[in-house]
Amino acid sequence: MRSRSTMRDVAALAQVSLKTVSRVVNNEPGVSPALAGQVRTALEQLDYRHNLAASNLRRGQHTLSIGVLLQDVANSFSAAILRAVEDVSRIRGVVVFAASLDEEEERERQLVSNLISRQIDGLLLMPATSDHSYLSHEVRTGLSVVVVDRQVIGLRADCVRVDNRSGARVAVEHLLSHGHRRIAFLSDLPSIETAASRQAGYLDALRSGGVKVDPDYLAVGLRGADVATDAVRSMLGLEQPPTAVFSGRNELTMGAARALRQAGLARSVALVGFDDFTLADSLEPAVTVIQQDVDAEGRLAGQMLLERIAGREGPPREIVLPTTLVPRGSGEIPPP
Amino acid sequence: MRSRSTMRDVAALAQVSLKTVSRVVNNEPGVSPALAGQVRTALEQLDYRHNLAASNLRRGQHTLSIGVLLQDVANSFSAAILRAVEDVSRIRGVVVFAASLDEEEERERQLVSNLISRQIDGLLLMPATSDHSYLSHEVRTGLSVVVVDRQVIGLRADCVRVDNRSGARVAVEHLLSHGHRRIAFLSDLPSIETAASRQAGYLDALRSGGVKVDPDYLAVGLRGADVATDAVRSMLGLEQPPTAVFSGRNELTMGAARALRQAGLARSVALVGFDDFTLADSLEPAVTVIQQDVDAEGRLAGQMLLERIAGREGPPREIVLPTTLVPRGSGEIPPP
DNA sequence: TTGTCGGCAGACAACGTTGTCAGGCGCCTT
DNA sequence: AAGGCGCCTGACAACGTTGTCTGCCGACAA
Repeated sequence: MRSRSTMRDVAALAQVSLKTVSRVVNNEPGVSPALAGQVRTALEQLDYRHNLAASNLRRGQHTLSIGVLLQDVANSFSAAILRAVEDVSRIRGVVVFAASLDEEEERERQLVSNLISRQIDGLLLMPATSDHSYLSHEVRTGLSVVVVDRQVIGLRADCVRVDNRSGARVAVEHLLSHGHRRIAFLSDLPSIETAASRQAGYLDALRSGGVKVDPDYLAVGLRGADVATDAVRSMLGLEQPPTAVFSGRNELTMGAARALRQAGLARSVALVGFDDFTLADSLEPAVTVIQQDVDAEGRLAGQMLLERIAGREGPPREIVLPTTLVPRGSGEIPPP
Repeated sequence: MRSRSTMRDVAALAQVSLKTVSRVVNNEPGVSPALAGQVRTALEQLDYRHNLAASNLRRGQHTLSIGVLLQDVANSFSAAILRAVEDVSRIRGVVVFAASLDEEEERERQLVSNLISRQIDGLLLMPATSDHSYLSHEVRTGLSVVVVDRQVIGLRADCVRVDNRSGARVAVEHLLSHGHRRIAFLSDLPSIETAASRQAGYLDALRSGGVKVDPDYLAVGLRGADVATDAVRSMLGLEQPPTAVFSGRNELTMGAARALRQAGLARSVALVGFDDFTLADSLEPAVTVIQQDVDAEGRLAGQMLLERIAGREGPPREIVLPTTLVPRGSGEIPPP
């Protein structure tokens, strides 16, 4: 296994100085065409590959790399964000370190630290932590940070997210307006800001609708579709089962839909989910959801990050995108 | 904005030599506890962050980073691979550059070149190119490469994939055995090895089943669900419409299912898809698919890559995973 | 002819880190 | 007391690159 050739090797072959090779590689002016040709031949002969690590070390400028830390790159929501960020980054030649946090605070800290060591220019974060002040030193020393999907806490950083609370309220009001009073709520870990806000929206709507909150209808801390299925199944066994379900995240909605179908109640118990998901419109009945423009969210977040890296100054910006209720059938089922 | 402090700064504050700081940071032996404590205090005071770029430059060892180039990180198949690779990588502290190729050869070449410049240790590739010999120089100079999902061509590299041809044959034979003779085939770009192999399997099955191939039932070059929907819709308008559809990729299957549903034929035209997808079991009727163990594929590929990076020698290994036909209803519909 | 100027090329140091080696100090042995 | 050994510590060079500066050469003007 040969080792990669360096500018020094190229210089030796082309019989020029190392610096001249550097000039040719970087398309700097001040090299006569003849010499440049000589150098280029040598570069090709030796299959020269530029070493960006060394270059960046010397230049001390941007590395054209960012970190994108998401909840789970295999989840369609995170994946869509990643893809959107990748697309805006590619245009400027920026590459992306991607990683999943699985809501583990410690993993977030370790990954951030690791990526900082690798001199990333920016960080796009869907945080697992609920306090982001640990990043303030990094921001002070030049790291650009944009938080996506969740609120920033304890840090002056840009943020792109949706109004989860009002989105959830709209969903539950939709069910109330169809006559439901026994509305279940499925939620992820309450430590997740998004989940907590959606729960707050659920409570808001019940309260202003004059409906008492029944803890039997509240299932929180659900971490996946299967658990959501179980939760709904057991609620359906209650003496007074819920007549409608509001589910706080796409995976939970799929789990809830399965539970209803298996119980033969898909057409009699209403269902509204937060987050759209593939094939939501193809189920029977099609699933009513609170939709957010994930692609726009990712693109905006990516753009804001790149702008910050490019040097934009100014106070942190918070972009709160709207959500849309998409009625498809499941959410318009009346109570019995 | 202050600049990050270096070992030199720490050394100055702790009144020791730079090298002693290096020893403490790297947990090397040979520093008295007293001095080490002094240094650690200084490290904390200055919020020292290790510079891996400089470290790697000097050490000339592994950078503990790999590139993962997939078709589209937002596609559930690619995303699942990415996630599996991430999981095996994280264990060894390896970080992942992720990117989407969208079947564009030029993008693959550029990304590879960019990542090589960043000194990645390995490359996990779902190639857009059909000739991978351009990588042989990189392999010779120390890059480990594993190709996933598709065959390797012109390069001595490891590979993890499924037997697409036989999987497709099984799917079509399944339809034949239920009595179908007019079986449509939906496929992606024929330049994609996977798509071509599946088409070959389709043709194999028809031939050995004694069924003549009808070009009207062949729709190739379909790049997304919508196009697949259109293709199926127009086939259903034929004088002799197909009685069954075999779809060559998950997105196309979703598109086909939609077309059948919209035409009111979901229960009368059979459908089998290659690749499983979320909610395939929740549609009406549930969709019969050729399933592959994507998670295993990603994990294996990642492990092989990390082993190569760790120095495993020997000839390239090719792992061909089996596929499974999962009958769910849509594929068992008989012809009229 | 001399002085100057522009274009080109190379020597050198530096980015932040680590491997190598040499030196100093205290302690033990003879 | 002299020698030797082990433990710490630091000076130095090097990884591959690039910014700065100096110097050379030929051409042109005075």
